[in-house]
Amino acid sequence: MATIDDVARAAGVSISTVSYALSGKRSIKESTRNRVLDAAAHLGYLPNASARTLAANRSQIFAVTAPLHPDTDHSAHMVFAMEVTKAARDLDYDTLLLVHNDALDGMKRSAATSLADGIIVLDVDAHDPRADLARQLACPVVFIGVPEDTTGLVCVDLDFEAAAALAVDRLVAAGRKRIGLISHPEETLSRESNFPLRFLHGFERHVAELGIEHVEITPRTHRGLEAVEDVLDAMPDVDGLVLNTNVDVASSVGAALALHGKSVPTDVSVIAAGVTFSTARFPVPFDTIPLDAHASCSAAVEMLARIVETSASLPETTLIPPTYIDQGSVAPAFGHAPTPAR
Amino acid sequence: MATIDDVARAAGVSISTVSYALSGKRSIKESTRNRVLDAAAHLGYLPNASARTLAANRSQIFAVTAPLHPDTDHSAHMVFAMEVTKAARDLDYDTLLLVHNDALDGMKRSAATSLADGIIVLDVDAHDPRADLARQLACPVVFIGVPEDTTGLVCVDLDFEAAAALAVDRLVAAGRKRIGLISHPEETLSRESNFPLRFLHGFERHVAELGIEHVEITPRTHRGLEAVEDVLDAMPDVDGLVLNTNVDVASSVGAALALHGKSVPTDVSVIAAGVTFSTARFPVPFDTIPLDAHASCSAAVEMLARIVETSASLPETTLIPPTYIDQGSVAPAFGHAPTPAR
DNA sequence: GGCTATTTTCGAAGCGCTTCGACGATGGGC
DNA sequence: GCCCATCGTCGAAGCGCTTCGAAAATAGCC
Repeated sequence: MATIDDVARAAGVSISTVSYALSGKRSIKESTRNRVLDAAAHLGYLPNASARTLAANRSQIFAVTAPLHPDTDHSAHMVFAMEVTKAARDLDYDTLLLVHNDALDGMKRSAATSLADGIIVLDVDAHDPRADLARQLACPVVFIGVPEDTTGLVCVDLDFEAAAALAVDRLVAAGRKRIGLISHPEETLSRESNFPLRFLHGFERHVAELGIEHVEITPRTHRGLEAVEDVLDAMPDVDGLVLNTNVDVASSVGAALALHGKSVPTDVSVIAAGVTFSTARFPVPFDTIPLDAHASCSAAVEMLARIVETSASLPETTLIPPTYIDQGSVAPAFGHAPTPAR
Repeated sequence: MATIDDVARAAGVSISTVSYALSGKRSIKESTRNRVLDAAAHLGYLPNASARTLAANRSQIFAVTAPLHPDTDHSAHMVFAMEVTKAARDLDYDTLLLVHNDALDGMKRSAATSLADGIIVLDVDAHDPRADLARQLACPVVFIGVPEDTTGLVCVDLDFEAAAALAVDRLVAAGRKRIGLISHPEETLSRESNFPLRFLHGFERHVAELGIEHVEITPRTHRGLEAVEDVLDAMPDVDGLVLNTNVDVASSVGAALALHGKSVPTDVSVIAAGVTFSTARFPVPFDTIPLDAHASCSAAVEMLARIVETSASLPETTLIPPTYIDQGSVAPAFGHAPTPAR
């Protein structure tokens, strides 16, 4: 591999001139800079990563910890890892993958050896041990997800409470008056994943504010059928349904409703909210308020880069406002003149 | 962070002694080595990654290129990426994620900058551009998957031909005489993913050798229903079915057979072969000859480490022998005394 | 033309580690 | 008691880059 010496020799300048010409950190006369650039291009020169890192004390690498729980949706995980990687590349960082059984060790190691300039934490639990570790580490850390105690942390996530409120608003705007919420199965909640609770709170608060009749159920199985039946048992004339649940449950809700003689969107209008998957290929696609991996990941990566590069101190929690994707699963209730949605 | 100097001072030795005590590359008197180890432990010393890399000319990092095609199974991908990462950690390597739109550039960059010691290539097409690139790169590359031209490459994969033969053997051993194969949808084949073809060849060769009546179909949709109907159209009295297809098709094959009055395993015995997904949670679980991510990834990573560390030159292609997982979807045909399976 | 202000380039230190050659100390053989 | 081999340790070079301070070159001004 060509080194900076080769380039310097080829361009007839000193190595510091090459370095400055390439980094732009000091002004170099146009003509010499061009000579340097040409020489570098000719030789296919790329600076040695470790030498650069050692000298500049910056590796241009972010580590990503992506734990795999038994109930983890691998597919969603991959999407997040990929989005982080893409966003990082856009800012000239590479991405190191840290696996679960190694998550804490990996974080310590990549910080202590200066392997990574910063760490992105995925799939955050309410009482995530990585939160405590992050507080001790000298290395900047950004969480995609929000643990219970955010003191001293930097977190990015969808505003789940606002997403829940938006879902309710949309249904109410369509004249829906009896709204069911299908939440995540017990096993996800019990792992103390945080966002289902935040969604639930947002939902409860908002239906209370609006005085809307409602019911919340936690699926006993990974199928939509039982979940829908639980909703119908509790509220036979339900006319609006919010799904903040996993793909297995959500994908079979449409069929379950049909089985009970409820048509979507006429009898029951449905919105999937705070979910990572697309419902576009479901038998019945639903309006969706997505947990947008791209939005969360690029925001998180940009914040991390800012912290690394400017030593900025950022607000503890950044909530990304929800967006709405219309797929035709919400329609005005019979005899209802639609009011403008917020 | 503590440096090697700090450790040397604390232990009252020179830094070279520290280095040798920690690496074991030269013998150091037991007592001094212990002093060094204690000092290092006390200070929480871990060698700076870039300094070590620069001096030793080895980064202890493998890059992984994981392209995402439209028809990519994200979930399978994540599993492979994770398995590579785990296997790499076991050999003291970290894993860098290279995303698709950056795959070739990323490979060049990580090689040219000495960012990575080696590269693992996932999801290989028959005419994968990364194959040509790998031949030019000075950096060792191992493919998980087999392109058409393997000249000068190192590839690891399931032995798909043997997997197909094994599936046929098992069905034949159960007395099945009319065997259908449901392959991958056209869009996967047309991307020139290689393994469906290798599986197909293995299947064709083996049924020909055994003189077994057979039919092969390519699903027109991503549902099992049409695929099963195509099989039944071509071979109404099919009694054995091999699935080398995607999870969407495979998961609905059980229901499709039931719909046509065929019971599994009695009327039709079914084997899923060369697939990454588990059929355990299908409505009807199938016997499986898995494309075992763990086996492929650890083999590939071990080979890559061997090449990096010993400059060994390895055989072009290593095929992993298929294994069989019994889930009860194969049973002796009516009136057939089972013969021992191979 | 001579002086200072500015631009442009260079030299060298140093980032933290590995590794080679060599030196001092110890021990065995005569 | 002396020489040589062996063991244990050290010093220093060097990996390829960034960056600071300063020197050299140029420009601007009276």
